[in-house]
Amino acid sequence: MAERYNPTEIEARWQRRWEESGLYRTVEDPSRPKFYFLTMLPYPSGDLHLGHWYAMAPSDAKARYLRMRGYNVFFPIGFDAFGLPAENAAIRHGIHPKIWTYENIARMRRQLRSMGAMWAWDREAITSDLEYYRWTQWFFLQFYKRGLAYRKYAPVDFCPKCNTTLAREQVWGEDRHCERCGTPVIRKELEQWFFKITAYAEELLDFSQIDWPERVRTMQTNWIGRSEGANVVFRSETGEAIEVFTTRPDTLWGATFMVLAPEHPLVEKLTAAEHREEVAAYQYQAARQSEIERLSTEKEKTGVFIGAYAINPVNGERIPIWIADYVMMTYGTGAIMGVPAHDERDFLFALKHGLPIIPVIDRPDGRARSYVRPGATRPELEETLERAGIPFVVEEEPAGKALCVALQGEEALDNYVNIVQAHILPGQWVEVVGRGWHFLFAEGRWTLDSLKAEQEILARCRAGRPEMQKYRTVMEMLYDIPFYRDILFHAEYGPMIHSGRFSGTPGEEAVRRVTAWLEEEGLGRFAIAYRLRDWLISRQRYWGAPIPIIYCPRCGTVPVPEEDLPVLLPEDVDFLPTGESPLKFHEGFRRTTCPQCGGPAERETDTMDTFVCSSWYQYRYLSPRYDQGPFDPEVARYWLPVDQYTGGVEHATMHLIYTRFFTKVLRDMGLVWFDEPMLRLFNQGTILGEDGEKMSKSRGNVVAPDDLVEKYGADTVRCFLMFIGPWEEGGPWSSQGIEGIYRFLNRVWTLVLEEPERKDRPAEMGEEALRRLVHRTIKVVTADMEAFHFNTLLARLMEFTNALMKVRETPLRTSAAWDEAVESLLLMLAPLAPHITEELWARLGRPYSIHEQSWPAYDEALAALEEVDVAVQVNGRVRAQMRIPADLPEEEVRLRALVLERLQPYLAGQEIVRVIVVPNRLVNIVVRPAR
RNA sequence: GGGCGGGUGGUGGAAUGGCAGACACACAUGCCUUAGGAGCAUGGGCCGAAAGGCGUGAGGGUUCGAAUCCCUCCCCGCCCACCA
Repeated sequence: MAERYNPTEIEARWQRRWEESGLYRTVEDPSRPKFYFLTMLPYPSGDLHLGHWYAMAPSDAKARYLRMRGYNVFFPIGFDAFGLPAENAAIRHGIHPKIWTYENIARMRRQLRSMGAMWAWDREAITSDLEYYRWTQWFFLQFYKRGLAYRKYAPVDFCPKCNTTLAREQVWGEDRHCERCGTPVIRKELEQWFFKITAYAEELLDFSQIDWPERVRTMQTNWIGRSEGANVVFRSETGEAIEVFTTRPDTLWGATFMVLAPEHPLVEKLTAAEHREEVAAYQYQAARQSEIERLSTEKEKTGVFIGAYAINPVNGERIPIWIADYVMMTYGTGAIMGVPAHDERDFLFALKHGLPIIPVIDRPDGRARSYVRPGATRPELEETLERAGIPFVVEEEPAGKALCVALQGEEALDNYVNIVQAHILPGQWVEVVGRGWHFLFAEGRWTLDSLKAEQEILARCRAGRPEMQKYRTVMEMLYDIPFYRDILFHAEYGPMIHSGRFSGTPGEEAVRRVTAWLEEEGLGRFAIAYRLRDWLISRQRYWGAPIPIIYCPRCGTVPVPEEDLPVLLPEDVDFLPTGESPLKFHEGFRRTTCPQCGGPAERETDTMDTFVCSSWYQYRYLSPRYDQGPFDPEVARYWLPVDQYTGGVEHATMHLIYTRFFTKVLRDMGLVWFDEPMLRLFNQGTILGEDGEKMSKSRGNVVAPDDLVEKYGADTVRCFLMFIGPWEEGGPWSSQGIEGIYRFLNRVWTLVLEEPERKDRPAEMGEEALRRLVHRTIKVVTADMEAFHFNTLLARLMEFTNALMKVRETPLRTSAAWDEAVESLLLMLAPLAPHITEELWARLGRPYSIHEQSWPAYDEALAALEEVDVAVQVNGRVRAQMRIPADLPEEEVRLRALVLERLQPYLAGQEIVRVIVVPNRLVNIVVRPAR
C-alpha cells in the first residue's frame, strides 16, 4: 500500500525547493517571447481572504500555462500600501500606520506564499516604500510641468465640529452627518490639486488598440460621457454675458427661462437686492447636499428666481434667471437655457414654478389631441364631426358632455380645426395640443408660439371661464386635463416650429444648421461637453505620498526640485481623535524654505489619492530598486506593455481609467512608446458566501483560506475555486463541494502511484483508442485554458481521470499509451495544482521540474473522432441511435439511417419530405402522412 | 429612470441553432468494513406499470429542429443615475 496523499507535507517541501532553485526568478531573455501577466495588486488589509485567492489562483494557473507554452512569463506581485485603513487603525488602536501596514504585508506575504503561485517575489513593489513614492512624487512634478496638475477651489465634505474634511465614506446617513461626532456635514470650498484627465477625454474613448471586455468599455464610455452641442451666449438685461451649454440648439426659440448652478460665479453679480436673502438661503441649502443627493431623480425640482432677466439672443424674448440645484457647476458651463417643452427636467421645473412653456419642435409621430369642454361649442359639433368621419369619445362630466378627440396627421388636424372653429360659442374656446397648438375662439385663432401669445391666450381663457383664474400658465391649465398629460411634452428630434426663419427645418438638419448660424452671428459656437471631471487627487490624510509642492509668500506655488525628492513622510506624528491629518500640525514638516528665494515657506500638507500610486505600479514592478527613474528603460523595452491584466470589474471607472490616462501622459513624456498600458483584460467575478451573499464579517459567512489550506492543501483550494463556475461570473462558496475536488486529487494520486487491486479487467478500449482519448482531451483542455474556462477544463480532466481509473485495471496499464496518458494528465493539471503534480512527476522519475516542461501537444488526426454516435430523429423526435464512422458522406449517412429497424414503425405509411443530415451529430427525417 | 449581465434538476453548473442536464455536490440503494464523516459499485429531470408524454422564468414567433435567434412581459444581480 503506497502512502497517502499528504498535501501539507508536499506543498511545504516543494515551495521550499522552488524557492531554493530559483524556479520563478525573473530573467530578461531576448531569445524567448515575453509575456507580462499582471494581476491587480492587493491592499495589505492584514488578512488574505478568499476573494484574493479567487482573483489570484486562476491568474497563476493561466500564467503557468503560458510559461509551459514557451513564453518567458513575468508574473509580479506587490502591495498598494498607502490608504485610509492604516490611519483608522492608528486612531483606534494607537498603532503607527507604517507599523500596521508593514506587519500586515509580512503576514500577507506568508499567506500568499501558501498559494504556491509563481510570483516574481524578486520584483515585489510596495507603494508606501520611500523608493516607490519618491517616483510617484516625481510623476506629480512632471504632470505639473506639463500643465496637467493644477490647483483650484473645489467643494469637499467638511465637518464644522471636527474642523476637517471627510472622505465620502465617512459621511453617514440620509442627513449626511459626520461619522465620528454626528454633526451635519457641509460642503466647503477648499483649494485642491487636480490632474487634468479631461485633456485626454477624447483619446480615452478610443479602445481600438486594446482587447477589453465590452462591459468595461461601455462603462468607461458612459463615464466619460461625451456630448456634442453648442455654447450659446445670452446677455442679462444689465449686459452681463452668460454662456450656456446645450445639446439641442434647435430648441433655442423655446427657451423661456435660464437656470444657473447655485454656486455659479455670476449669481452674486446678477441677483437683485430684494432677492438676496432668499438666494443666499438656497445656496446654503444646496451646499449642504452632496452631488449624489443633488442628482437624485426622485427629487423635486427646487430653485429660486434671482430677480434678473436675460435676453434670448435668437428671438429677443426676456426670460427670468433662476438658480436650481439640478444644474451642476461642474458640467458644461454651469448654466442652462430652460426649454420646458422639450426637456423633461425643464418641463417639471416650469410646471412647478409657473414658468411658460412654448413648443418649438413638432411631434415626429404626428399625434395631436383636442378636448372640447362642456359648453364650449354648439351641440351640433358632435353630429358634424361624425359626418366628417372624425372619431371622438364622449365623456360625461358634472357640467355636461365633453369630447375627447385624437387626431393623426396634418389633414385630419386642419379638417378638425375648420369644423370646430365654426361651432365655437362666444367667449369660449377649443384648443388642439401636441401639434398645431391652436386656441380656437369665436373671433379668431391664436397659436401658442411665443411668450406674448402665451399671455394673450391665458388672458382670454381666464376671461371666458372664471375657473381658469387659478392657472399661472397655459400649460398648467392644459396639464390639468388627464387626456392631455402624455402629449404636452416630448424630447424627440423633429421639424422646428415657432422659430422664425428656421421654422420648418427638418429634425435631421436642425442642430447642424442652427449651430452654423450661431457661429456666423457670433452668438455661440459648437462645443463638446464631457461628464468626466478632472481627477481630484488631494487627500487631507497622513498615510499617502506627500504632494511635492511648497507655498512661498514671495514666489507663490513652487514645485519641489526633483533632486530634493522624496518629500519624506515624517514618522514622528500624533494622531488626533478628530481624524485631521497630523501633517497639518507637524511643524518640522510644514515649515521649510523656498527652493527659489530661500525664504521661509510652507509645504503642501495634503497627500495624493492612492489611485495615483496604483496608476503606474505595473512599470515599477519591472525594476523596483532602480533609482535613475521610475523604471529601467532597458528592462521596460523587453517586458512592456502588459499582455494580460486580470482583476475585478469594480475598478472599471476608477483605476482602469486612471492607469490608461497615466500611460498616455508617459507616452507624451517619451517614457513609453505605446498608447495603452494593458492589451488584454479579464474581469473575474466575485466569490460569494455559502448563502449566495457577499462575504462579510457582519454576515458571518467569511471563509478563511488558511483553514482550508490546512485541511485540504492549496492545490485543492485553487482547483475548487476554478471549478465552482465560470471565472467571470463568480459564485457561492460550497464547503461540501470542495470535497469533490479533494477526492479528485486523491484519485489522481491513486491513479499514478497505487497498484490496482486487479489488472486483468477486460479492456474496453484498445491502445489506439486510448491514444485518441488522450489527444482529444488535450485539445479541449487547451481550448478551455485559452478561454479562461477553468471549470469545464477541470470537468474534462475529471472525465479523463475517471476513464483512466478503469483502464488502469486492464492490461493496457503497461502500454506506451498509458504512460502518455498519465504524463499528459499531470502536465495539464500542473498549472492548476502545481504541488501534487510536481510530486507525482518526481515520483514517476521525471526530471525536475514539471513546471519547466512543455504543454502537451495534440495530434489533430488523433484528436478527431473515429466513430460517432448519431441520433436519428423523425420529425424532430429522437427515435433511434446509430454508430457510424466519423465524417461519413451525407448520402451514405442518409441511406444508413433510413433502413434502421427501429425507425420503420415511424416511417410506415409516411411520405418522406426531406432528410436533414448534421455531420457527426444527427439525422432528422421529416415526414408527413402519405396521400 | 438608463445601460449591461442573468433566470436550466434538490444544489453549483454544462450545452450559444442539432440527442438538455456533461462534471461535481447532496441524496438513495448495495458492497467492503469492528466501525465509517474512508473507499468502491449502481441509480436518478418530472409524470407514467409500460409504451409514451411533458420539460430550460411566462406568453408568442422564426426554423425540419430553439435553453440558444426575434417580439412582449415578469423576476434577480451589477453599474450609472437631474450631465442640459
